Amino acid sequence: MKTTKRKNMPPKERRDQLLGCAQILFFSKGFEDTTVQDVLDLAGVSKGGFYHHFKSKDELLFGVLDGMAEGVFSQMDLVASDETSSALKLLRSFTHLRANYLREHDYPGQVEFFRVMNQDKNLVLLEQFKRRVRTGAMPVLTRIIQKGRDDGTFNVADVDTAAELILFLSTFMDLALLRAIEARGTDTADHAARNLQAAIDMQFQTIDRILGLPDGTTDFGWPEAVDVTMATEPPPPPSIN
Amino acid sequence: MKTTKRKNMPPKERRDQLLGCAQILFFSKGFEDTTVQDVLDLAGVSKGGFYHHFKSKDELLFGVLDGMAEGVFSQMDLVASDETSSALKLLRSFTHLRANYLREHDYPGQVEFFRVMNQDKNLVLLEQFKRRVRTGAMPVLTRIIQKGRDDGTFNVADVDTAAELILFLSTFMDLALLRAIEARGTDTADHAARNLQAAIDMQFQTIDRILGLPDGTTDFGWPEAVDVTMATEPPPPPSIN
DNA sequence: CTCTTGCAAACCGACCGGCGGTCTGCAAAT
DNA sequence: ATTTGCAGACCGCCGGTCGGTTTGCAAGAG
Repeated sequence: MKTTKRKNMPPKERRDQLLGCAQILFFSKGFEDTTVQDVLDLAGVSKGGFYHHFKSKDELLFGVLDGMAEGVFSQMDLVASDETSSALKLLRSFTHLRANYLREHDYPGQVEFFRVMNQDKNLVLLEQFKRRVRTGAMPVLTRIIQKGRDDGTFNVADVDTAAELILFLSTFMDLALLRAIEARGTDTADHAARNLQAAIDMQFQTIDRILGLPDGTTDFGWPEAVDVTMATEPPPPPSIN
Repeated sequence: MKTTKRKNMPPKERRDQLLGCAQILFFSKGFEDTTVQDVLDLAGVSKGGFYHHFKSKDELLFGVLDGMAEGVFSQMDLVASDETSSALKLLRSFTHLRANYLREHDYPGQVEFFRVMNQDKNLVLLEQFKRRVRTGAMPVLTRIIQKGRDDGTFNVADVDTAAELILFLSTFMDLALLRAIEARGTDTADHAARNLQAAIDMQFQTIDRILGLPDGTTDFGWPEAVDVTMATEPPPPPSIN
């Protein structure tokens, strides 16, 4: 009889533990390449134990996604519930949300997270995450634009469409960001850095123009972003695992 | 001994046949849910036969993708090789490419194709396809914008970034298009149709503004697009397969 | 207060069907 | 005779199931 030792845990705790292990593995190996068994091994739990808490591997994915979205939305609620500020102030708070979050939460770690999430194998993960952020942010931004149009600050034909377009745009710089991150330490780093700055500038200039605002009204809210990004550590050379 | 009848074919023909069967299945069931065996059954060929022509299931996907991209790029080459027209004329040709293609190639069929491609299960397929189109279109659009900036027609800070942003934008209306397509025949159809028109208008207005052109310079090139779209046949009710 | 006793929740791990992919061998074509 | 196209048994692995076991805890007995 060689039954391994067993340690019961309250459901919430187990769930969180499994989600944590899954997140680590999903980020490093991608969702498709991560086996349920991988998660089990890392968490030290059995198949039966796992399927007692999760009804499928997909539920794991959604759980991880929810956890990621939580951090993003917690900041957004503050903007959403602000009833006093002007539309312009709210808009700037909104466009600064991401920069603030990045700056205050271990930026190098987030860069690496972003890099891994953008690998082909994590396409599903990334796209689902983007969708959640869009869905969650839509009502907040709509409200801001509506308010600005009502008081004449913004000049825009259709509030919902404008909000959707701006949210759509809000990931444009990510393309350049990804290239810049991957160019760190190579001889194309400077070029990529300039392109990143251009992409950031153009993204916010475009937001201004969509709303009929003078150029320079909105911005990323983090002037040193490019420099800080290029200064983060490139990942170690790929090992043969 | 019950060996089934065999019918040898030249490699090119078999490949195309398998690709055709794969496309049908990928579109209807999605890539992940389509088994290699499904393709074999539909084509009437064996595992060995299949793997004689394709080294993996992924190669099938890329093959299908290449076939799809071919049609798109054939049109683009005409614009790319036009040396005489003005930058503005070229830009309008470029923005009209998609509408022209849609109008001239069985639009209802393409609507259904678009609808299926946007289902969750086809996320990988869609994203890879978008990437290919972007990559192929980038040099063409860059050249147009460069020309327009050189002769003073366009007012833009960074040519590459502008081209990338416009290509990025060129799928914005797809969000509204998808919702409109899925609203056909329901009581929200009118609302969705208006939103689609708003999205189209805003997309091209934004392109104008990015390039410093007066509103209305670029357009989709197909005024009746929304009406025609809403008039296409909704899909039959889902069967239990 | 301690000690059974009962039981639901937590957990184990062998097992299953089906997947993508390999391999040996044969038949058709040249 | 040699090469090319193909058949189908086979393999390892994956996600998911299932019958049984262990654990924690609360209620009743002494």
